[in-house]
Amino acid sequence: MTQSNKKPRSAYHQSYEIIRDRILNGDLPGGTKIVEDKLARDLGFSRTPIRDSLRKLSYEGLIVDKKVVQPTEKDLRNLFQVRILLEGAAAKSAATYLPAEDLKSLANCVEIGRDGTTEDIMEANERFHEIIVQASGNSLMIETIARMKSIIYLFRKTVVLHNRPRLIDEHEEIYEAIKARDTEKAKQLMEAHLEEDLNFCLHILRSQLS
Amino acid sequence: MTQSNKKPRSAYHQSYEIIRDRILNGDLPGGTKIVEDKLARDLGFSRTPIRDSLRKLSYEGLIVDKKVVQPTEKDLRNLFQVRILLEGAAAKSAATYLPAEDLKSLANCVEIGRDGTTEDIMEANERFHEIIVQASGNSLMIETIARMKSIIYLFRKTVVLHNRPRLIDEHEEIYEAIKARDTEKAKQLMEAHLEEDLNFCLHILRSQLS
DNA sequence: CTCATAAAAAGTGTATACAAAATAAAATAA
DNA sequence: TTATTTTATTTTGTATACACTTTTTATGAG
Repeated sequence: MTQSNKKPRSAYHQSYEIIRDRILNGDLPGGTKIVEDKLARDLGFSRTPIRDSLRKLSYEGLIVDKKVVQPTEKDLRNLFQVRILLEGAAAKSAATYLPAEDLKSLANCVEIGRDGTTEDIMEANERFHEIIVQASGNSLMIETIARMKSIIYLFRKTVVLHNRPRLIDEHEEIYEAIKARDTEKAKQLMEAHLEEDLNFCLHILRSQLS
Repeated sequence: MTQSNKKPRSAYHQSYEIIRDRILNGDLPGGTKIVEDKLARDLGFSRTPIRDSLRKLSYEGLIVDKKVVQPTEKDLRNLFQVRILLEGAAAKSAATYLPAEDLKSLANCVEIGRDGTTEDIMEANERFHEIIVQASGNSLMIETIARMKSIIYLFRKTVVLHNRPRLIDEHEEIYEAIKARDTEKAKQLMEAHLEEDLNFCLHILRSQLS
């Protein structure tokens, strides 16, 4: 999630990334009250760029009512319903046509999924979905999913850290369907894959709440 | 689109609505360069709330690169692809269960569509879709579509002003399917309905560009 | 003690100032 | 002229101040 920044970026971009990462890695746990002034002094910026960051984080759903979000089971279901619709369609597009280079990248993601470190696996899995979403060629769809990225990350972490079985197998099956240009199968496999992710997350979530 | 405000709202809300409406009614035509200071002096606010408004408008896609958006044919297709996926699913949900009250509202929208003024028709058609989207019970989906609302409005205007044939008939068919609890039919009709909207918009758009 | 009210503190919205960055205009060389 | 560099102008990003709102804490009545 953390991206390497070449140039020194604006206070807004910096603070956005810092706050986002603090939320994502649990440094700012769900429910934490967010106050502009406190963050500003903490990060050494003025309130102005902090405010901008918080607004963006609110759009992404990471901050709700000036508190760090605590996704509920319902939120999880909602997220996956939308993902299934959009990424299912994206998988279909990808199967219609995907440049050889991207196809190779997909294969590479599967490979890393089999023998990479935990961190590499997480990154590869994210990239796997990213490539397929991009293949939709629909900038609105791409942006809509990008907006959900942070929340997805929260759950992807769960899935990988708890080592969901068959995750990489499913990626491979999707890859094969795309490679074989079987649009309907690619779509169905992607939908089933996300459904499995959802069920796994629900399972973990429930066992954590008990 | 314009909503009646009971209380005097914040400068941010006011300016957001003013600027948005200026874009939507063509007062600020596509391609217009947006300058914070100019708008601030124009509306009598400081730059701060104006900046907030512009950021929100950018999120909604009404402002791109500090210029008023000029949706392309590709944008139109992208928008409708996403709408078809999301609103198709919403229609299915609505057919699964819709409170009697909402069902009645849908019928009322159809009725207004048949014998209302142009403005009433536009509002009723918007409400028709709104009710169905709400019926999805998925707040993320609701919000995602809300975010596209302004751009949708731009096109809905086209559809109604140019009096697309069968528009209200299609609404009625969707309403009947929902009433009959035929989930698959409701979904298919909604998809077909939006497809028709898209084709009509494309037609108008092309004839305008020539 | 519980509820209501008042006082205090904290937090946010907005205006404004200024420096840095981006853009436009002007001057100069080819 | 066209291309290129310099200078001027505009525009944006950020910091800061202050008034207004909301929240918290304290105070008093029942």
